[in-house]
Amino acid sequence: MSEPKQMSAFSRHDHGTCVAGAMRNAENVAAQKGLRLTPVRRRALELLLEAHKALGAYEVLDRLKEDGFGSQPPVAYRALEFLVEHGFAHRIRRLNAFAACMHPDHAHRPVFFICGSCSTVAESMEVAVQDSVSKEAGKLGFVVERMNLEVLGTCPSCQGATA
Amino acid sequence: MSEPKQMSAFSRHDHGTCVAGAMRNAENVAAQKGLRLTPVRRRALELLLEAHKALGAYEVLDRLKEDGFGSQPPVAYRALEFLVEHGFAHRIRRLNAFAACMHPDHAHRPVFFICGSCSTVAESMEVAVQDSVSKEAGKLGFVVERMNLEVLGTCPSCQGATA
DNA sequence: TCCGGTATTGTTATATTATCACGTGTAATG
DNA sequence: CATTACACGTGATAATATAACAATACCGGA
Repeated sequence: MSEPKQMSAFSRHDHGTCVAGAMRNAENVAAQKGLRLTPVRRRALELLLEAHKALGAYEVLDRLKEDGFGSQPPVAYRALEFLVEHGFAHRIRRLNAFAACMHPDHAHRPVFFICGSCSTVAESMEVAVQDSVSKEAGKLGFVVERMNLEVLGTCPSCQGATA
Repeated sequence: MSEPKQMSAFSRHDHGTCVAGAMRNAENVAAQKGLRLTPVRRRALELLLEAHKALGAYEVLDRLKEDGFGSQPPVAYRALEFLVEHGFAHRIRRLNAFAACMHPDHAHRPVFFICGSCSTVAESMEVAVQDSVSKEAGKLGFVVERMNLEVLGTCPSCQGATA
């Protein structure tokens, strides 16, 4: 029953504001980079932000379809790929799912805290793993391109619940 | 053209010995824990060790089939699930694949260095991420169960190659 | 503005990965 | 030996993802 200690997907917050802010942020970033945040892409990002958890490609597809976009898998996959490619979202491999990036304006190595109960994903930029990974990579003669850390466990809300 | 700096999947080594040793090791661990390393499971582990890279479930299945085991996906998935469950192998989410664990006798948080060219996977126990992750989890009120770090890049052999 | 190239979207079809459900056999208990 | 749990095999199907191609929308320069 302890309170979350810092702002995150796990803490209570004004979600409408959170979504709106993230969308504005994304618009700005896209404008700066000369990227086309088209209607499908925009809507896909909104869906991820509104859900505030990881969504499967087919969940996104269903909702896009409801909004009058194409109904075939590539529609969703392409939008999601674009978002991931440009840092607006992340792909959560363990869940075969996608989640909006909470910090699209910062370059970062994402670290995900994934709740096994409710699938909420919190993204952190704070974990300092890059240095130790790079050091180890050096020993192996390995050139690092990307890395991805997924932490599985239970979020504060689900710790109390019976589930 | 630099030489690998330490023993790993990326460095040249006597692979026959490496496989045999790992199998003996697995036998011992299984015996200690009272686990049944049945023929399918044993063979699946051998396949992973021999390949010395991550194999997809269907690759494993094909080879098991050649060896006279069942030919349907659950055969492979069950064997692989067993191996992962008990620490003889790891699942590499990014590749939708499985790789033998190089250190089944040590409890560890695996870190994988995945070559994007040749799919060879090196597993390291040396990277110290656990502390920083735990600290961050504490701030979020998140209870950690497992974690998994996958690093993408290029292995020493593939850095020289044209590919 | 008009043209030509490029990016984006939509669609059909298919590939790849993974699980469910159920029957049969087999091994370890007591 | 009976019982019980586990393991295995099979058929069917679910869930995830990509390939290939046509139609359209955007954007630059002539």
